[in-house]
Amino acid sequence: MQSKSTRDLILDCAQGLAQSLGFNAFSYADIATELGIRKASIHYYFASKHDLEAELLERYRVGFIAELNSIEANVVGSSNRLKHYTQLYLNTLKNNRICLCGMMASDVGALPEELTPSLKSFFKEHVEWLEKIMNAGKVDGELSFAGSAQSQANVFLAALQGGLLIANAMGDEAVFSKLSQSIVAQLK
Amino acid sequence: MQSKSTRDLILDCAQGLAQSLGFNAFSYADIATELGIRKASIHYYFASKHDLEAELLERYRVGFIAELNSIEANVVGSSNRLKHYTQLYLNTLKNNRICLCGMMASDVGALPEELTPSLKSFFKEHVEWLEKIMNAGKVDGELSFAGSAQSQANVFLAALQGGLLIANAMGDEAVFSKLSQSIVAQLK
DNA sequence: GTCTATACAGCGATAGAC
DNA sequence: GTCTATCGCTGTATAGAC
Repeated sequence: MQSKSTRDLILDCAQGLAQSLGFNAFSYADIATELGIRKASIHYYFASKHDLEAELLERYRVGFIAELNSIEANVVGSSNRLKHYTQLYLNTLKNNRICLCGMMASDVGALPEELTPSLKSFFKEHVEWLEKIMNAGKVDGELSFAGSAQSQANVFLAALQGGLLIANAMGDEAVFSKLSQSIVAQLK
Repeated sequence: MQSKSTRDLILDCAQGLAQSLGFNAFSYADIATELGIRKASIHYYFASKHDLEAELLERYRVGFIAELNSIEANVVGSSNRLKHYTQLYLNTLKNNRICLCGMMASDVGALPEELTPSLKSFFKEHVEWLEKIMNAGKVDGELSFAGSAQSQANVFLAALQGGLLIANAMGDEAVFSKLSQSIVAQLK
């Protein structure tokens, strides 16, 4: 397997920093140090930090859609699919990171305006995907809940994003595990 | 009524900036400009930014406890108390702000370590308060839910924090209103 | 208690050699 | 494509006049 391009290494590194520190709390110098390159080399690939942020967001959003498709392709049952969805969040928490888009949402007031459409799309896509799963589960009787699938999807997403935030702050992975078990269990 | 001290004006201004931009995205210069004073005057009250942040967090945490006590003193019924709790969040959203501690939680990786105990306390206190309300509601039959009051309290808090984050990013207050109605309704 | 002035480090960004 | 060198700006923080 071919080793990663400098460009991808920069993106991976920047994403990690953004998810653990926030968008305004890491610098080109941090990336350069971690990768053992110079700041100017980063500017060669990403002229401005806005460019880097934009690509980071878009890559994350598209990558997540691929994960959602993968769950639908490989996991059977609405409840199992929801569990796998929560697992994606748990994996980021294990690296002491929160969702990149949760982080961007918290920084939205200090974010370049060009990024907000993509950020909104992220949340919209996730709610729609969750809504689809919820509806299917309700139809085949595997899931049961009051209210609309849409409102359930919104609550589900919000609880996971908030849970990730809080569990990370508490430094307690179990907080998130228990929470995600609870919200899935309540839908049965 | 006596007008506010410079110190309080600084705290109010800094809190607003912190809640809308994040802790690492506002400066002494921003505060100075907004208040029409000089940066050095802020340093007179808060020698370092860490000092300012620490006091901001503690003031917010203690102030919120007062709000919780006020709800218990003035609002009758578990369901109504929970609704009032969600209303506190909605009020911050109306100013395009999120919870100060939600913001700090997102920035926890870039936060001075001395602040994390107080931040953890905030979430712990809120879960405990919510748990108390949930339990009382279950006992008197006003609320009904599966699982423990503690896990319900955790889900409730996470959903509100996450909902606040997402609604603010979406620029759509209704997202939060609907969400908070859903989670309260599900407990009946 | 508030100001002017300034120090110093770090930031994003660019020019140009190799 | 990566480097060295450097610019201009902004950040936090301090010294000292008033």
